[in-house]
Amino acid sequence: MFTNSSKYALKAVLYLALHSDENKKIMVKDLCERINVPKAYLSKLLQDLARHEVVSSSKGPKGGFYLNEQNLTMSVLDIVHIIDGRKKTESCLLSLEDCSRHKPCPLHNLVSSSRNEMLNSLKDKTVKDLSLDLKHKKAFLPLA
Amino acid sequence: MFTNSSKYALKAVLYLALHSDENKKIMVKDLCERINVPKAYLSKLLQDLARHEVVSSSKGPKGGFYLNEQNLTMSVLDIVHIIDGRKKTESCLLSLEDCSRHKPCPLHNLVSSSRNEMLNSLKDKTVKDLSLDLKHKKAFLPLA
DNA sequence: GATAAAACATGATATAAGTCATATTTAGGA
DNA sequence: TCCTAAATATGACTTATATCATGTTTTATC
Repeated sequence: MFTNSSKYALKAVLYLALHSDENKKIMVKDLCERINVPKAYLSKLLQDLARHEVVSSSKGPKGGFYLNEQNLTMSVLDIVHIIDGRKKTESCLLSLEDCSRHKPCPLHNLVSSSRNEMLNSLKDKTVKDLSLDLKHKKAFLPLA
Repeated sequence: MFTNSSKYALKAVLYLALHSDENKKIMVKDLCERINVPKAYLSKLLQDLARHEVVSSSKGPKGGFYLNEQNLTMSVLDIVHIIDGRKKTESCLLSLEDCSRHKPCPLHNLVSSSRNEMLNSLKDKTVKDLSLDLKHKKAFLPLA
């Protein structure tokens, strides 16, 4: 469904949503252990996310990554799009150029409603929403 | 969503469903042009599909690939599982080992209903069903 | 049987995804 | 102002996916 990169990114963002803020920054070094993702790889992802304002960062001693209020408004789908690109979620299941509502491929009708429903859920759910679910124990994050 | 390999396989099977039978076999050489897939790559996929009884084949002159009645009963999901493996469709969105109904990850509740609906559609739809949709012009197959 | 036409099997290459390593820049604190 | 701790930038390496090429086996036809 998603690539490893997206999954790592989501895990990282969720961890930051729960455990960081402007006054409590988290270093890659620590984060990578908590969420079980290779350090150097996570660095790259976080930099990518920082460039796209999904996470905030500051350099130097006492530096690290954290989420501010604006960061919390990003949706799950935003993050996936940044890391994986839009193609996977936007193109037809068979990647047929000419597939559309008017001239649907055989899989189109079959899955379009459930698929759209799923993508809309991901588009509407913000990082903040997810972190509230976690705080209220409506969801869990076993980070292995 | 699916890999190229799966998409190619589905396109090939659908083409065979529409244009082949025991008395009208189709050679890779021809098939690859019709569905716009590299020949050598398609060969490999077809052999894999033949081994798993998704398609039928016969060697030698007048040989080629075709679908018999049994082949037509395969589901879309069967084919995807054969080519891509089961992991993609069966594991949690974040690939968390311990994610389950009882201890759902934050994305689990969010998408599980629509995701299951989608996967069930793919599981229940056979190649024969799809080919009937095409024959009745309920769907189209622009093979580019 | 000999020939040729097809699938089958295997392996080599290319490209993309994932991982690792190292040097550079920035900023806090002595 | 200098040192050190952090992110940042860049590039090399590895593994998996996708693609290509070549030889082997089977079988219909003459």
